Parts: sequence; C-alpha cells; structure tokens
Amino acid sequence: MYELVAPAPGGAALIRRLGRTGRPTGDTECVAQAELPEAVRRIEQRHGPRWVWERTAEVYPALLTAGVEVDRCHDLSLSAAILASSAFVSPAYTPRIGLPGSTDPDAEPAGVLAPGPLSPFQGTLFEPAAARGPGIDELEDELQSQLAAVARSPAASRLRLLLAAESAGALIAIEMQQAGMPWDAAVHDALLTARLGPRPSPGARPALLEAKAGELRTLLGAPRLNPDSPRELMQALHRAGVEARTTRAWELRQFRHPAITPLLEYKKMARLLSANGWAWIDAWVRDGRFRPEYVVGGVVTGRWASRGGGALQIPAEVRSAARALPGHRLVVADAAQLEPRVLAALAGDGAMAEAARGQDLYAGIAASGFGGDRTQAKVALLGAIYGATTGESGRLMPQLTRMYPRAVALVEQAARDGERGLTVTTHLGRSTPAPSARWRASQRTTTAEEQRRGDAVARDRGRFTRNFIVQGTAAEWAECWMADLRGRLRRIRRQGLTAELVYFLHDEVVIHAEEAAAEACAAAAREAARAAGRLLFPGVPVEFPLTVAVVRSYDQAK
DNA sequence: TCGCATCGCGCG
DNA sequence: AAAGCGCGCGATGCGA
Repeated sequence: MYELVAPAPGGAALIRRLGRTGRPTGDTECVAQAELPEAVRRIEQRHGPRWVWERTAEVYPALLTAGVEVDRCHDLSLSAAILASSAFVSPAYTPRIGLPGSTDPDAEPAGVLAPGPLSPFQGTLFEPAAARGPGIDELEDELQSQLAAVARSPAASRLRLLLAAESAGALIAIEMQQAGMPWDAAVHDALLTARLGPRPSPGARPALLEAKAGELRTLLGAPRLNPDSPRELMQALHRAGVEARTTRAWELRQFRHPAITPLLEYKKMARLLSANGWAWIDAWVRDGRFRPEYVVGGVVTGRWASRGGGALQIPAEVRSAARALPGHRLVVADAAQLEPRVLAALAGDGAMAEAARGQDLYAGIAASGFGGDRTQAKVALLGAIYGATTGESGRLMPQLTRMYPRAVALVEQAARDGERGLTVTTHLGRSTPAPSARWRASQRTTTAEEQRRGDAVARDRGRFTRNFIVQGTAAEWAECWMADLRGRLRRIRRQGLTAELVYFLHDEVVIHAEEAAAEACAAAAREAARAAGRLLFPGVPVEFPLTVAVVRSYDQAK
C-alpha cells in the first residue's frame, strides 16, 4: 500500500511498509543513501506502492538521476498545506511537519506560510539540515494524521483525489525540470540579433535599441533622456505636451504624438532584451534545454508557480526558439476556455453546459444570447469570473445573469462570502486563507472615509474569492489532466518510444515526442482530458475539449 | 553596496 | 486603477 521513505542519521535512508491507515505492516529497511534508488526500484517493480515522503523535491531528483521513476506518491508537505486550511476537514487537522516554503525545521508548523527560499538540493538525497527535521516515526504519525483527517471528512473522496493529484504534480514537476523544454539557443540568438542588433558588450544597449533611444530623444527634445527610467520619461513626455499619468503602454497609446510609436517600440524591444535576452539564454539554457523550477501549489489558488527564467511568462516573441529535436515533434495541448467550462460544471448550469457543447464556448454563448457577438460573450463571462463591475463587461452582466442564473449566482455567492470574511473552497477542497489583517482592520471603522475605504478592501477580497473557486478548480482539473496524461505517456514510452512532458502552463502542456509517437501523444492528451472531467465532475455533462497542435516549434501552436 | 518598494509588462 | 483575478522578474530609485 504505502512505502514511507525517511532520512536517517549517518547518511542512511529508512524504508517502512505501511497499510491503508498508515500503520506499519512489516519491518523497516535501512539502506545507505547511495543504495536508495536501487531499493526503490526493487520495491516499485514488486508491488508499485504509493511512496510517502516529506518533500518530493528532496527525494525524487536523485531517484530520477539514477533512472528510477515511480508511479505514485503522497507528498506529506503539500498534503499538509491543503488539509491544514481545507473547509472539508473537520475537526481541524494540525500539521506536525513543516509546510512547503518553510525550510526552517523550527518554524511554527501551523503558522503563516512564510515565503522562504526553497533550496531543493540536486546532488544528494537529503539536505544535511533535514537530519534535524522529522524522522521516520514522526513522518509515519503525520501520514496517519492526514489519512484520518481525510477519512473523517464528508468529502473524503474529493480530498483523496486532490492529494493524489497534487502529489502526482510534485512528481511531474521534478520530471519536467529534469527533462527541460528543448531550446535552440542559436535560433534565439538570431531572433534577438534581428530585432535588437548584434549582442553588445555587457551593460551596453544593442545597436537597434540604442538607435531607437536616439530617435526618441530627438522627437521629445530630451537629449539626455534614459527611456528606461519611468520618472525621466514622464517628465520628458509632459514637456512635450503628452499629459499621461503613467508611462504604461496601454495609456501612452491613447495619445497622439510623433514620439509615441517609437516609444512603444522601444519599450517592446527593451523588455525583450531585459526579460528574454542574451543574459536569459546564458542563465537558463544548458545543453539545449530550458530547465525552470516549478513550484507546485505555489499560488494560493493551487496553480503552480515557477522560479527562475520567468518560466510561465515566456513571451510569444521567443517561442520559435523552443524547437523539437530532429525526428521529433512538440505536441502542444491546450484546454479550450477551461475556466468558463469549470464554472459551468461547478454550478451545474445546464444551459451553460449546453452552450459549451462545441469546441468554442464563447461562440456557443454568443449564439444563444449576445446576438452572435463572440467578443461580447467573452468579455461578459470573464467579467463575471473576475468581478468586473464597470465598463462593458459590467453592462453585459444583467444579460448574462438572465441566460445563466446558476453560474452567475455561484460566483456572486463566492464574492459575498469573501466580502464577509468567510472561507470559500474549490471543488476538491482547497480553501482560501483566512482574511488578511487589512481585511480585519477594514471591519473596524469609525469615520465615513474609513468606512468607504473599508468597503473597498472588502470588495477586493470578494473579487479574490469569486475568482478563487474558478481558478482553483481549473487548477485541479489541470493537475488531474496532467497526472492522467503522465500515466498514458509512460505506457507509450514502454513501447520504446520517446514521449515526455516538457512544459506546463496552467491549462496547457507541451510533450516532446519522436515523430512516430506524436499522434499517440495527441490522443493521450485528449483521453486524459475526458478522464479529468469524469474524475472531477462525474455525471456532469460539461465537456473539456482541447486544442492540440503537432508542431516543430512552440510558436507554431495556435 | 545592499535591501526594499515601485513601476511596468510578460503569461494564463 | 485598464474593466476585473492570479503570478515572476528586471530596472530604477531611495534609504540605510
């Protein structure tokens, strides 16, 4: 059933077999750290247990390096974070181990999640500091306490699915990091050179960017302007008669002045240079792969975050550098309009599910109520999910409410609850953190001015909780999707073919596969999406179609 | 020189 | 503060 792995003093590792409730069912095996991969391989082949460890990121890299993959695990730290705040757990469960992000073993286990630097080590199985962390008996206790918390929950099967998906995500994050996104530095360099000029010496502006800056200085009559400084830029614009309040691109676009167009071009080019220029290649591309670190559960809603290289913000502009190796393809699969579909399923809104029947949900909704205007349908729906009150989407809300009363009522209720400081919870059981100190202060106001500001703070929280249930449940769908897909790709690999997950972006995955396996991977992604829909929403008639592209480079998808 | 806040912009 | 959610990260500017 379970095999618990824990560090032991003297650089050893302990392995203990546990039953359904986390009680030992056999002896504890002690192996040298260097022998752990082999021991894991042996046990994995014998009975394919669910591996239990404190943090996947501390154990799994070394196993993978030794060529040992595991089928499934239970990540105690990630599970603790979910259970500690889940409204589905009652009476409350208190973790006895550190939560993700707290590397300090003395840290208050149930305390606030202090965003400390995680340093998942690469070379050895356990950091030296971990020796002072929980030992095997504490980890066994913790597992029992988590399993008990799940078992007494009225939503036990949902929580079980959530913990399994999150733990699978932890495995996938490490596997993807080791695989890396195939990245052609020469292609990247060529596109930088075309856009900015040849690579300059460090600190200098590339030629085309410098030329653009010169043009700007002339047009604004500001010969010493540094366009990278918002303050200097602001002053120069004002002197030139452009009365912008900020120097953001969207605002500058409103003004008519000869300098605006070159300024917007400068900003675009400067952004490319600083965010994804040559320094980025040097820092993040090695051996033809971009290897970011994925932080599972790094976002409050349950989405993944990343560390290093801005992995989840790779601009369209440089995606042509993500190229399949010769004889290979990138299979790019994207869940079409995931969040609105999740809303339809969550709310059990039959009318919305009906409109979502086809590949394009917005078109379906437009056809049944916005006079066929797809843009309007999209603006209205996103406004409902994000909490827009003014502008076009605000005006479209009454119409949307008439068409889909259940879906709108669901997000409205989440917003009201959030404003009042209540917890809201995703479909599988991830709950919002307790209201911030700022929100609590907003409840104690005396003057009218304080009252007004307090209301604004409450509405902020309402928009957060409104979005939380949708974004968070979408993240659960995506994690279940990917976990199921991982299993299918492993089966494809067992036929001797190359097929590996190399990138994940909230509602989109990239698989690197040899040509002969590409179509099978595309089919696997589609089947996994159906499986995820059934897992989360059994019996609910909402479809989760994918857009799948088999391409040579990432920019060729969509 | 460093840490920290702010601005701005990329992604979903 | 884009019309509204969630992030990461680089450059600048300021105070220590």
